[in-house]
Amino acid sequence: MTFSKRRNGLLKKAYELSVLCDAEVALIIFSQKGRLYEFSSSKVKMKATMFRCKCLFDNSNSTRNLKTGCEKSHLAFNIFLTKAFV
Amino acid sequence: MTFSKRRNGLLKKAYELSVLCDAEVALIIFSQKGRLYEFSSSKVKMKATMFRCKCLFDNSNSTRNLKTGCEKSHLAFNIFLTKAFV
DNA sequence: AACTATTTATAAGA
DNA sequence: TTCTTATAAATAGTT
Repeated sequence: MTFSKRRNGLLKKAYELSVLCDAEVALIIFSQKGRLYEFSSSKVKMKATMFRCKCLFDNSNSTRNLKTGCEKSHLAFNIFLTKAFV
Repeated sequence: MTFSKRRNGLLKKAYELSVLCDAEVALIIFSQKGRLYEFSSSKVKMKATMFRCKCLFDNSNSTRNLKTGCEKSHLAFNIFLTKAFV
């Protein structure tokens, strides 16, 4: 029960930060059982972005490289580009 | 100051969830000024993953598609693959 | 930065 | 599971 309480608390805090401070927030949580929970601020439009990127990868030749060296259950984290790479 | 307090609180909560509940957590925050703050649980190794993905994209033909349709300042969120796409 | 009054989150128990 | 409650922690306002 500790997990679900803390998970909900964290998601709420992420929401509050995005709204009260006009920040962009993306939060991904995997439980021990591998279940995925996520939050993203509205600006970020994570779902739409995910879909766009799915299409990108579906049409790219990177599939094999992308999938090697990655734990399957952690694939959500496998691609992360930050401002450092802009 | 509200932002920095809440931001630090959120980062702390993310850390606590990952440690106390053995969850995998990735958290990215952009301030209004566009500054990036992040946390990821040790399992996730976000930095290493980011670098791996940088190399992947540096060597791929996806650059143009990747960069179009994305706000430059939000590039951290532009690639997100989740379990749904495994 | 530090203090503090208040609110909120949480763990333990019913 | 949900609800209660005592305790701990986070936060806003202030200095």
